[in-house]
Amino acid sequence: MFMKKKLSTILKDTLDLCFREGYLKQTPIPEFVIEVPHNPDHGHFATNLAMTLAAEQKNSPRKIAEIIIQHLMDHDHFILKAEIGGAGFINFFVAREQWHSLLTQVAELGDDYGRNSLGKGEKIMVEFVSANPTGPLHLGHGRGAALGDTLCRILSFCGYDARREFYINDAGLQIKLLGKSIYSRWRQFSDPSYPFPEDGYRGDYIEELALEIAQKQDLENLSVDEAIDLLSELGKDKMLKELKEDLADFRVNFDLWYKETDLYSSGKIDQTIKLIKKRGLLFEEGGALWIKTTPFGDDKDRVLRKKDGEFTYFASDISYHLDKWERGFKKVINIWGADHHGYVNRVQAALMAEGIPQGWLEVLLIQLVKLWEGGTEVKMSKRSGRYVALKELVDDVGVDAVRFVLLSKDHNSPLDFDIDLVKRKDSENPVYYVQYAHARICSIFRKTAEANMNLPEDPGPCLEKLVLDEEIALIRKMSEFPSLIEEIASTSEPHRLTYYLIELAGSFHRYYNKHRVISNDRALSQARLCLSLGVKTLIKNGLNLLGLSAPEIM
RNA sequence: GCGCCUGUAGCUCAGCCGGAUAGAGCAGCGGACUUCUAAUCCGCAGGCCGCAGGUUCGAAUCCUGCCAGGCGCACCA
Repeated sequence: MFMKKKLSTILKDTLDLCFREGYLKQTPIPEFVIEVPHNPDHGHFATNLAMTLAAEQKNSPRKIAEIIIQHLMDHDHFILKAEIGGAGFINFFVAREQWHSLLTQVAELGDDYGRNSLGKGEKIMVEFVSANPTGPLHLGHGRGAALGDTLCRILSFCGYDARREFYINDAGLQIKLLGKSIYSRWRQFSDPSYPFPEDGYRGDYIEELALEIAQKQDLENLSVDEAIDLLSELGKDKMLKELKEDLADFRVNFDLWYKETDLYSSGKIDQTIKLIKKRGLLFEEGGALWIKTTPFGDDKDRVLRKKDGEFTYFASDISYHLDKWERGFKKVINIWGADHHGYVNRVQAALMAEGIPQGWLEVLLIQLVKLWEGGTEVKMSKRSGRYVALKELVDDVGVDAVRFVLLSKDHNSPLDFDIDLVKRKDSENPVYYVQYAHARICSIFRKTAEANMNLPEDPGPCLEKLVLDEEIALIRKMSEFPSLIEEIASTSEPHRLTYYLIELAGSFHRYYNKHRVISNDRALSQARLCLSLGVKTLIKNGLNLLGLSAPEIM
């Protein structure tokens, strides 16, 4: 299935033979790569094997390459031609029939092409977004949502039992602040001079919440404290409901919404403290309770319970992660904003203190999204109420466009999101370029009926009509998909899939403009239909993994 | 001061576990619709890969130092 793997096997067999027969000195086999050359003259695949052998062999790379080529162990006639290039690259041209049979595989596997069992059914959790239920989601959350969701889609495709989880910080002071903010707005309806909390949430949604809740609740007869408590609770519930809806509209559905308050009510926090104590890592100082994390790579010890008796977020976070561990996840990925990076080390240190292996928790930090509108930067801040809500943007330009832009950059890179560009000039968004290729192919298939044409029952025989370089190049591109998916799953870099799809779509668009799929030559038409179907399958698979639609008409 | 991330075309970004001539989109200029969808295609132009050293057959990629930008270094959330 993997062309590169096949080639790699041939090369290893060849080296074994050369060592055995004495064509080459018996030396360790170095790490070598098989790559797809940019230049078509350099074949379908190229390897630096001879160059990496040169030092040990004490021979020139080109000479070694020549020996390898002379003794290639290629019983299946996989390789049509092998040449020496540059400083000692070996360039391989794969026999045409091999490409044809790969295309047959794509047709047979369909939506399952590229699926693998890398994960062996292991439970893996991705925790992401986890925004406080005190305000609407903004674009930064959207970036995390798109990344986490796509990662889960890809992990599932790779045989993992991947779960999406949202951790709700519903226990702390910020919920209280939400209640206070709503309360002030409510009071301000009748008394505009009523003071607003200094750090309160200032967005318009607070007034809406106040209005909405006041209609159903009799706030007048409650004390201030009672009213604030009630508003905290109801405000939180409404915000949470909104978060769920907005995320569902963004095609992100969580398997579990985990409440921080549950950690308290179930006694998990107390258990965690006891556990830390049992390990001798608990100590008291200045009236506060501390955990000793410095032996595990943290740069200072941390407070678990403040001297005012309240637990810190750190305490509940440790407890939460221990719970993840107890639930049997083999690996956990957290997606956090880059502004939390100082937190990574201490959580990992705390987990190591509990004997959880290093690397079990992987934290992906997403760099901030900078928003541009009208040529100037829009500063986002929930507290000040100045932000552009994810929902607003999705309603304007659609899920596909927003997700694609957010997914097309490495999460380590800051992202500039130009609203004008994505809003007004739809067609400039590369997502349409990819989707258009899909729609175009669908259009071709709609035409087959009136041309009295159909896909062959057995594509085998007609495929030999596929002889053009562009056709082979398209199939080669398809052959890269399975290994790309594996790499994305192990590196958590889904942005590479967006680039792959742009390239694949581009190759097809160019081919389409140059050659006709449906022609008078029936066998040729059928062969090209098979090719088109393969491209369509891959684009659809790829878009699906990114959580994007694959429209049949555009 | 310490730590993490980033620096590649006018702009936004790929490429970064070392490989052959550094790519794409947008913006600019010039072309292609009587033929399967022009949301497409073709061509032109555009580059001290932040700077300086080092490692080696070979560096945008690895190492060190510097410069610039972002973000962190709480008994805040």
